Amino acid sequence: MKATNTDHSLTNIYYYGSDKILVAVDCIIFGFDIIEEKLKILLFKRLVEPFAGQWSLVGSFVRKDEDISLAASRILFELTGLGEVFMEQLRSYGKPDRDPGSRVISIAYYSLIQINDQLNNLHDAQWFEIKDMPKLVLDHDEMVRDAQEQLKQNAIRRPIGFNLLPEYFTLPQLLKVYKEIYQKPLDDRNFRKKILSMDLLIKSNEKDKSGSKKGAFLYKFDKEKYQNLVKKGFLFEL
Amino acid sequence: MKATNTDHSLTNIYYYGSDKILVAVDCIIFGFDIIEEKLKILLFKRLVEPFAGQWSLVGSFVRKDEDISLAASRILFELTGLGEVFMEQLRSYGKPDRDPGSRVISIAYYSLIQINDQLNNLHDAQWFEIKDMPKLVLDHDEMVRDAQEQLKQNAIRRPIGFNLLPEYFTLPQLLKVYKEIYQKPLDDRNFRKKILSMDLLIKSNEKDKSGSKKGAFLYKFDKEKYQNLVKKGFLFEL
DNA sequence: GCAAAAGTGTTGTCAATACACCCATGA
DNA sequence: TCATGGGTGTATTGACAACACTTTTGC
Repeated sequence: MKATNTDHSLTNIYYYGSDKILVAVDCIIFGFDIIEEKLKILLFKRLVEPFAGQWSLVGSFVRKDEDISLAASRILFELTGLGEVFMEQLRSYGKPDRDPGSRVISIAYYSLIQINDQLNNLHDAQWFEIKDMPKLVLDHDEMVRDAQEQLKQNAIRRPIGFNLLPEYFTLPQLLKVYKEIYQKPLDDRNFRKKILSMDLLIKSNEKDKSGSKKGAFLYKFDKEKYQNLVKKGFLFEL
Repeated sequence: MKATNTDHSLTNIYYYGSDKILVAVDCIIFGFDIIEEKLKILLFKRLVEPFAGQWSLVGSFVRKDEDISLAASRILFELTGLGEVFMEQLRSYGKPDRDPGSRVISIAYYSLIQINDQLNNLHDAQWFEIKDMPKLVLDHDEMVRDAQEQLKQNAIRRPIGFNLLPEYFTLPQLLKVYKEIYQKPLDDRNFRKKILSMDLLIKSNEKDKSGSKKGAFLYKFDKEKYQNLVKKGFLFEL
């Protein structure tokens, strides 16, 4: 079907007669503090009015020709210097008055990073335990709640907890990650059985002795094997 | 912390110096055809270039001061005349070149409606079985795939299949709905056990004899009870 | 009386849970 | 030698899957 002139003018009305809106991307950045064994969130102090100086998620406007997921990556990179990190779209927030500064639709992403990576601490960023979080600007508290819920849900279906740990990690560490994500106690024997039965961990001969005298064996997540299983449509239940 | 003039000018730069973008809402409308016992999707012929005349999801631009979820409801209402329907955000699509007509970020919603409600058939709308769907414009095929997946996932965790049926429905009908959602056979005895054990169905004394000579009892979903359970944080697994 | 769909129970299997002790080591 | 966290096995339970026959009634 070929376009006619009439169609084109319709198109013009359709596209150019419609309202353009500021679109932001905000990131909920989760990290696992290996020392304190706590799941934390990275917050920073908002630079602009309204609410300058108050705690906020990191965010930025989407640029005219920028992919939204790339915008999210850009923000994360600017703040942390990290390139390849686990990041997924949460959902969009679009109440007309959610930002008193202007009408802004925000697309939230959450990401899982290793906390001890050094931050480009340009922005007065700081890690908070979720229960100790200050009140955030705009609807960012809601975003955090939603992200936490999403993280729980997704951690059941896919092995994503690894993203919060360094390449090599111990099973006790991984157990603690999952305890923090689910916010409930987990039996260590059952956890080991389940996680090892997935057959996605590569055991090394090294031990990490930082946590105990005996030392715990270091494991590595088998990304390739995982990708292959995903390709075959395999379903996980953690 | 009080705003200073400097802050305000920063704000101005921040908000007004940023790119505004067209934001659309697109709806994946699922319906269950009780006669054919098939899950279907409502499509319509696109009115504007590019791709005028080709099959498309229903959508519209979000207006300057419009809540995005209200935009979604508005679109659904304009097309179907239906007010209170089940509708949830799927996710946003934001590749810079996803719409050759202009840079448009689209927020997708999916909804579940009863198919036999009369449509305001302004738009050349038509129901399609998912497997018989024509190729859709832009990235709408991807949206439909994602919505189907989301529907499957959500139907496991929450009793939403009811939204595809009239207020009173029979268990054989509900079974067929779930078979269609999951795209796999379900054992009717096990299904009955599970669904009745949730204790969320109110049995009436009426029978629907349209499907058989014997007739099947009509049930009604107990919305109040369900709302109460949700409030108490109860978790479902269907 | 028969065709066609509705309705009903039992059994086996597997996965999740609960639970307690020995091991290795550094201090 | 002892305190600390790491590592292991088994019994029980409950949920899900598999499976076949009787009932009702319009034609």
